Amino acid sequence: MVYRRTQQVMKRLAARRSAILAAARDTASSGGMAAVQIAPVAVRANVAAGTVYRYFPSKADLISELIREVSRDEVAAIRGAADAAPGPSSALAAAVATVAVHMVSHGKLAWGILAEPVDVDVAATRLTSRREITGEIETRIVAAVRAGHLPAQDTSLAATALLGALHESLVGPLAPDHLDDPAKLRDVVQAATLLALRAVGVTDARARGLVVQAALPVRMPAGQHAG
Amino acid sequence: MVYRRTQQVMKRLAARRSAILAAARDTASSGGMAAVQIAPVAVRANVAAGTVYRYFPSKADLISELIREVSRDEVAAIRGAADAAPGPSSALAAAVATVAVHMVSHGKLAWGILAEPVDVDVAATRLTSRREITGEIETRIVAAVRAGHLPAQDTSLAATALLGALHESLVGPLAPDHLDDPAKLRDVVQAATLLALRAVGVTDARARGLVVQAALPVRMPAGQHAG
DNA sequence: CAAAGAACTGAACACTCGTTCAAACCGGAA
DNA sequence: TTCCGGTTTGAACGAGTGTTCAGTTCTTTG
Repeated sequence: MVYRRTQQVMKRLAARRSAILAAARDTASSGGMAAVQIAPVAVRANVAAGTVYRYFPSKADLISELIREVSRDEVAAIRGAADAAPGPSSALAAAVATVAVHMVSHGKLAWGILAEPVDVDVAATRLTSRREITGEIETRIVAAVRAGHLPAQDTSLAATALLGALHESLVGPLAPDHLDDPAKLRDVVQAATLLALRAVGVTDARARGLVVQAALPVRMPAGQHAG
Repeated sequence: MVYRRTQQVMKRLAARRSAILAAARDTASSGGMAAVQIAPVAVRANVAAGTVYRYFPSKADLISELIREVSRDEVAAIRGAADAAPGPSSALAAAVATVAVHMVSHGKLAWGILAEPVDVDVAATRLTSRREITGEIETRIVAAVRAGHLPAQDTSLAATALLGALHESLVGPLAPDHLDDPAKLRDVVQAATLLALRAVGVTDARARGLVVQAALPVRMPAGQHAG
């Protein structure tokens, strides 16, 4: 044997893998999942189409990994926001506001990860990701119910519905689209969050307070995309 | 001129056109929009693939018409239910419950009409249909707000969010799937409707009453599919 | 019944991707 | 420098599907 992967080569391989994933992510961000085709992604990653297949066995695997990656970031963000909140209700508000902010700032990507139809092979991965995200929300709803801040309810259905409400109103085809203006953006996020909190039984006055608390400290996107 | 379409022929042509649309609808009902392909639809309509093109200029046109048709039925159902209600709040509850019932009973079709990605040429039609449906809901929200039953709010965003919440919790991939049991089905519809009403600011106690009122008189699917 | 034109058929075409693979290329070892 | 095998390339392949069209069948009229 006359050949061994040197440190430098391994580094280059890892970088290339990341580049492909990043290219896929960028593509999904701007054009949705349907735009994530091997050829464009390869071009974006400065690689030939065939090369993609040395890093991912199939397109389905590439997309599955992309979904896992984005979903992992999302869950971490929700946890971070919720765990920093002072009480169960604030935690729920923070969780919901976090999801809302991420959705408006990552529009197409959020839609692609959560809802846009994909190959059956990816459906399972996507389902897992969805469950993880709604699970985070459900956890906070359950805590708030336990604390007596919310009425007893089907928390699983509630968490799912919340995600749907945010999704539809913020990144769906009927979502307001002139969100360049940060003020407008914040208004929309707050309105959606308020609506979502009321849905699970937070009373109106209380909800307004929670929303303001939760939405204010949130920083815009920025990070989320390193590697 | 030696040939004229006789009455009988025109009838047959119209019937064939309906048959193709119905086949498309059935296909979408069982397999989603993605399953609506020319060849299978043609087979289902007892027609050759080429014949479809004598009735619809392209697949996009066929699907656009299908969406318009379903959407028209849906809007009519919402109007019927809402207009029969005694007051603004009941009307809103009836509208929401109607959408909920139709969604659970027409799962894949609802999803396909509302959300499943389609050709860009169809996107415009779909957008119109969505606007019509959310418009119906928004109208009832506005009425309830005017009547002082709901707090002032962004009614457009609210209507969109409601549709999203129902959609996600009732026909989305995380929706409960063992809805063969009518009792279970009614529970889910009621829970989702309750959630949606609370979201726009109906107070919990009042919402429960409205939901019961609205959900009970609703008859299952049955019709909806004639021609 | 014959002629003419409309409607229908279904195989062939065109186009879009995901995937493959033989040839070219490159980095490491001697 | 030379050899070797891992890596990359990109053209070619193949599967899936919307669309077309020459040939066939059906309907009407005289």
